[in-house]
Amino acid sequence: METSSPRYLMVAESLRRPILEGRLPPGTRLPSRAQLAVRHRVSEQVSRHALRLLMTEGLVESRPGSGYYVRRRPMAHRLPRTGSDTGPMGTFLGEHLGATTIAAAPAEAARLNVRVGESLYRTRHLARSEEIPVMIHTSWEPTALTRGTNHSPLHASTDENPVDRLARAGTVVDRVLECVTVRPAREPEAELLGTEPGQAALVIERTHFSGQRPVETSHLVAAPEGCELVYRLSLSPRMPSPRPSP
Amino acid sequence: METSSPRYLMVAESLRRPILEGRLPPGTRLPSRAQLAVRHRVSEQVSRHALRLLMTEGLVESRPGSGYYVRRRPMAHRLPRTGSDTGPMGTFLGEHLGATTIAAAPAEAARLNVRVGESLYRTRHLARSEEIPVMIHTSWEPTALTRGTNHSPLHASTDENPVDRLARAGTVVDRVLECVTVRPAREPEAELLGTEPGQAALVIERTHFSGQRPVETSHLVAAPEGCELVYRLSLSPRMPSPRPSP
DNA sequence: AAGTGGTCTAGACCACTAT
DNA sequence: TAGTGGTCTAGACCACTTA
Repeated sequence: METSSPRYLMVAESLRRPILEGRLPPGTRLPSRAQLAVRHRVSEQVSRHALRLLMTEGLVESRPGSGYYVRRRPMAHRLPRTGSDTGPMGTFLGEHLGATTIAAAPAEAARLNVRVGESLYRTRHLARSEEIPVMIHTSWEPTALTRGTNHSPLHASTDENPVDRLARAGTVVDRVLECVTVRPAREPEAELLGTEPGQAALVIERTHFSGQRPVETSHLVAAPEGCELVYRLSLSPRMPSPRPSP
Repeated sequence: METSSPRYLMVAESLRRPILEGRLPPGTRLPSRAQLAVRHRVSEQVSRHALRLLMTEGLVESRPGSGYYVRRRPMAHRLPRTGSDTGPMGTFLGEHLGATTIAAAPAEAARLNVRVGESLYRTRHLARSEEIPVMIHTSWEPTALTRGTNHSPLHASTDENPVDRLARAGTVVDRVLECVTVRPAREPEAELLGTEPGQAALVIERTHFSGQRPVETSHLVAAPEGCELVYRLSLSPRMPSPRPSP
């Protein structure tokens, strides 16, 4: 006897495996509900249940009146995140959404290690890739760093790399901390990104450091589908426990 | 007349709003399938459909034999990802789910730059943090690297850091590439992570390189709720365009 | 023992697509 | 016109929790 797993799961698995292994390439039309029911000797509700599951898994899409199809993956927008290339908007056309000075809220104050209420520059960008909005960038930076110079975020002509801009202002950024999480998109974000509120969004909380001192912190909210963060990490050469390699 | 939206969506909305607005706090028991059916004058299948939808949205969980409940949000687990600390299971207790040799599927073959069908070791782990499963780790590695030695994944006593193990086998890993994306969880994963299929999952595709040559590639699927990837990046000191800093 | 969720069957009507 | 997916009804059995 086999372990008796629910039949709709077995039907789903019979399609999931070939899809994941590429034997059913994107765009392929799947057997209809009725055909699946006959093949697997189950009721049509069961085959329907299986296909519905595959839809929630993002593997299958339905075209009413036509059939079920293997889903085509939306083009991935690659966001390179490397030690030597921190600018998140590297390859994107940034659209300025405004820059102002505000008082530090508790969350940002904690990340920047300043008092709540301290004066900050807040800058907003919307990054597009091929016209499609892919990321909202909100940046906070103490005004103290660049006030009086012409290197403040208010003066930055375009969305210049903050590392370069701060370097010109005399602050050397040498470390970056990025915290990646997922949470449902909220209303202003969902609107800008063209998704529905409640859909998952990739959130990066990034902080630039100069030595031990945080000098800039950002919120990067990315539409998850077809967004990919690419981290290139170099391993500091080190000694593994015993027997070093030849 | 209202726009006639499907009844199961109306039933779902009648529960979703109070949940999101906090009027039905986490842990609250919801009306049973039968009760919902009577209240909304629909069949039990419709109320079931509505509850199932709320489960895929992560708002509701079921306890068979007991009822449907408003879901409690789990605690956050931090996954440090640093150049000098690549082991994803660093702080976790890994649970071995098995290791075998398989033929390379197209996806893995491309990442490892080997022919489709090439012999690979596939290793699976389930990482837990405080008993709670937080990450599924599937690793592929050409058998050619360690075959005949006692450094193959099959011999690795515990979930040892692959960098260290490969170093013992004579392969120096010096670069890591991590691609972070979000996609709906699929069935075997959702079961292991204790979430619902369709719930967003954080996916890291990690590849270890020895020089230009990929030597190991992994799928890291993390439950997004309360999972946080922390990347610490060092910036290679470099010259910004004009005027170097003092 | 009663209630509950998980699964399953055997039908049905509608709007849509393909031909 | 036939086939398809989306929705819906009215039943049913099982394993489990709750009381």
